Amino acid sequence: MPTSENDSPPVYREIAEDVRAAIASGRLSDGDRVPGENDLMKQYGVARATARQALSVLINEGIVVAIRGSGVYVRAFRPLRRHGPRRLSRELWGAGRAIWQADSPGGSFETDSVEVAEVAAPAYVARALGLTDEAAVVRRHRRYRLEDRPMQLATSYLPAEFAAGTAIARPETGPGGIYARLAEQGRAPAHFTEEIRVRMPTPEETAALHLSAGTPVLDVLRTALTDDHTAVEFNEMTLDGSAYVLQYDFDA
Amino acid sequence: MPTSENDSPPVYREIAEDVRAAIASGRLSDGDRVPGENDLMKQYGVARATARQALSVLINEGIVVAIRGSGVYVRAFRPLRRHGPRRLSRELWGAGRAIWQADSPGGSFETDSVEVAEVAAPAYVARALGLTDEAAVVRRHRRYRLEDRPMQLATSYLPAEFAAGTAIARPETGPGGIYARLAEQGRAPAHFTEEIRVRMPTPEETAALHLSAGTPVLDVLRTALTDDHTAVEFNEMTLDGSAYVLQYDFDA
DNA sequence: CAGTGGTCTAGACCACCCT
DNA sequence: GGGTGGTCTAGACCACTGT
Repeated sequence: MPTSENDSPPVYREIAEDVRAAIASGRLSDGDRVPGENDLMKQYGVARATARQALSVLINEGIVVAIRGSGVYVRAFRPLRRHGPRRLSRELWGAGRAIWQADSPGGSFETDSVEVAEVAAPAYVARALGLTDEAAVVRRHRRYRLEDRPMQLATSYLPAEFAAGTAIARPETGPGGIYARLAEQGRAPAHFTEEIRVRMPTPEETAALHLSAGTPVLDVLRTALTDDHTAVEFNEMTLDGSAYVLQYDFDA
Repeated sequence: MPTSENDSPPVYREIAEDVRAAIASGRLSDGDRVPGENDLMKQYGVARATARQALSVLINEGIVVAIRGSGVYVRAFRPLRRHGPRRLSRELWGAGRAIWQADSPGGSFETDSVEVAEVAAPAYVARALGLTDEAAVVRRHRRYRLEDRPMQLATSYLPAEFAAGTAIARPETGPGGIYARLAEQGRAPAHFTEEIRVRMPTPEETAALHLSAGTPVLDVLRTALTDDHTAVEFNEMTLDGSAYVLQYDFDA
């Protein structure tokens, strides 16, 4: 007997679907309150746990947020735009071709909880930088905030060979940041490669980025190379997935 | 009184943390069975619902999968690599600099459930293509599979003005696909822009891509432009976040 | 202080996998 | 058939948000 499709979905899914439809249709929109546990219990005649389960589906989908003592609300998506290469951007913006509405950074990024240390390179970092395993590297960790909202975590690694003892190994790197310091050494980054993946955050990341449930993060791993393709920096970034749209422009 | 930090986390979080630590430490690795509901109830002396809640945390983090009637297992991450521009790739691969281990497509992609139709352009599509609202476009929807595993959904839009009545508007577009057909018309794509965001999937996407809980998706919105920056195609892709690593190479 | 969501217990029945 | 996860009920106490 073939798997029959006529068995109805569980109640909690149907409830979730009703609420989801109300949001998709625009009957409920950004910031609106959605029916809470007690509402759903009455409306559908179900137990508390079932109403909760329906809401937890929507929370884990990231389309609503629960606020203790207050209610459950429709969540908005208002990301920042992060550009890879900017070459074509202006032409495209001129034509109004950006798809997702995105805020432009009103204020500027603030840097937070900077930690600098000289450490032995983990295997994947050594590989990215073309170093031998456990080679000494300068590690710079920091958090970026925009108007008090944490947006991303970043950890840079640079070979200690040329980074140790320079401004690169100090919390304050001076005007232009580490790329300016690299340029002064004749190691200006000329080529970049970025690898991107998505995943759900760890509890530590959830805390550090103030993520609500159902928010994935983007891992962006960037390797910066000089003109002659020597790797000079490896940067491991973790971005709040609800806060960013990434844009890349390139030629065929 | 300031918010005190000394209140212990709920039991279910501590249980989840224990299991997570076992996975992170390597005591449990890809595909291993993790303690199930009954195990956790006994080990921690908690009720069924509490053990379930602990497991649901890990499931929604995407680090384990539950299989009905069998158990709960550690999940692996073995993605494919999707390249944007390929220019630098060879140099970097040569240096062994790829970070995430990724399979290369053993077989080739198969295309699935192709749907072609001529429709009125939604507002965001019209904007991307530089058309007036509701202008006629050819819409091509399909699913890509790799050895029976669905990997991504894609919907392309091309102005009906030059796409209608051509091979582009047929399910089978012939060798080289729609880009080859565009080139034959003197509209070869020369520039691309891609916007990437990340989110949790809709239930429809979960079904179409066979996603397990805790798997985010990547939305990739690509606009293809000719030499003179006329938009000729807008492609909306939804990728299984557990199946892909994206790579972009570019110059400063 | 009433209402909200967060945690937890102690049951129950079911569908499914595996042996 | 025994064990597994999936759904659901009917309670309880708590912490927090609002007025």
